[in-house]
Amino acid sequence: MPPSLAKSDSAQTLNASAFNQLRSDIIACRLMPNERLRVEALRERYEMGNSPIREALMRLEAEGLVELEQNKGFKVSEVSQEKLLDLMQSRIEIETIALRWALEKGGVEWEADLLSAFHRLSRQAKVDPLNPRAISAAWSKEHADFHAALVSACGSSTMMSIRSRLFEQAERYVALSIMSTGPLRDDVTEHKQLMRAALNREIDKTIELNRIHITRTLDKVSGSLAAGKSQTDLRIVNGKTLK
Amino acid sequence: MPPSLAKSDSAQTLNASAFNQLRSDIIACRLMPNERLRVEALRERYEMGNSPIREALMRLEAEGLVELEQNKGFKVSEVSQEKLLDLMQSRIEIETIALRWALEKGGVEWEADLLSAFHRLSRQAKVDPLNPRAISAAWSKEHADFHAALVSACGSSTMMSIRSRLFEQAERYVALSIMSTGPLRDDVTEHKQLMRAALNREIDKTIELNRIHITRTLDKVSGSLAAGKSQTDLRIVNGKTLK
DNA sequence: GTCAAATAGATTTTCGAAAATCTATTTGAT
DNA sequence: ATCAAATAGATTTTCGAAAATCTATTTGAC
Repeated sequence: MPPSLAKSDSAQTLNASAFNQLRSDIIACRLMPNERLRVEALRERYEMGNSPIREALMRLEAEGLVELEQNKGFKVSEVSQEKLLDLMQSRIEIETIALRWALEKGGVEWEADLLSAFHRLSRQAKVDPLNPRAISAAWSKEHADFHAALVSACGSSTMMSIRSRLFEQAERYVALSIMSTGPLRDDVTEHKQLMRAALNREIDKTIELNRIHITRTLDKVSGSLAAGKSQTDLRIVNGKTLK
Repeated sequence: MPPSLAKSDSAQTLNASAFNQLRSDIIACRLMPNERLRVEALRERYEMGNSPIREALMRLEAEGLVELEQNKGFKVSEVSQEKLLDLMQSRIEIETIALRWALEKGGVEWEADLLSAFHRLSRQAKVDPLNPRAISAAWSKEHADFHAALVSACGSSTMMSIRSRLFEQAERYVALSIMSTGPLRDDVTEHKQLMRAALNREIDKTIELNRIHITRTLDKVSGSLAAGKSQTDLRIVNGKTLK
């Protein structure tokens, strides 16, 4: 085998492919909140049969990105001010714990990973050059990686998987917000402060900065969610009327 | 329709049925940790076709009770000392937050529900009369309900669902422990103290009692897990060799 | 006209078999 | 005897269609 291709086997199961695409489409709000997910439509969209799609939807249902009503099918999970607030408050608590553990346990390896993640994030453009009303996929990845790196030394796979699930949920709200207002916030400085405090093992400061970071996102997203609601009513999007 | 039957419609989807049975069988360790879950075998066990079973397994995989390896099928999630410790430490942190919120927000309704849940728990026999090496299903339900009632006023569906997912995971370890030692612990008093402190809004005391409650379970379960491991090697159970 | 029952179309759910993949064993060259 | 390629059986994954369920509309009795 050519060494350049190495392990890029792409031998992904159709089910895994459906799962990844669906998750990505939902988080980026290419599939809008509350939008019905008809198996037939998804079959065409992703070019595969029934089974892998239904199986992927079931996994996403367990993760909370999709809702299932017996014999009535699937839809993208609803969003609301109340859910957003609950989500962000929970995120703060979870990340607070994970951060405390990580700052206590993190070694040189962790420090290096964090620096590396920050560097990659800071060099990545946030805006998608093609579509200014969306965040660049590359930036999203680096951003997620950075926040994962912050807590990666916490030593608890349980807390880490909970954290990343809540982070994903939040990303969906951010995407929604971007769609209505465009990406304004430049948060390189914010992330840098967060990293500095973490590397200095200033536990309380790091936790507080993280709380502020999340709260600021909450405020911004919450505002545009409220505005968007009254303007266009979220149930009408992409020219289609949903449920 | 006969009024006595009323809404007991039992019109459950096969998929939901598979999900409930599988989850219950896994938590009670009727399907042992690490045991391979062949679709063919489960099809006979639950008397249904491929699809509902695979869909249920996918949901359980997202919940962490089942593990999936691409093109190699499903198995019941592994257990280990490390995972147990991580799980219980995380549980303590999550429940601490949920308890704090619940004690701050809980009203009369919550107090009444908690009292009611405790009463039902205290009147339910823990041991299954038929099989003394297993906990009675009825007791398990009341026990789960009691702990859910404690935090039910926390106001965060996110934290509540995280909490109950971790609780379920822990139940599996408890079941494993019971199988090797038999149910000894009488924890009515423990639960009563917990409830009293909660109703008195003694936040710190409640949190501390809860920590002790979980830690005690951890110690017991951890001990018998270590013992069982050296005695019988967990991979051989029910006369079948797994893996 | 009003309301419940009947009907038709759309959608979800389930099945059984075909296709793809994996695992263990055998084969055959060195 | 050793090792890689070939083979066969078991298992997972996927498909396409049948069955069950839901939704909206029509029908018909009062």
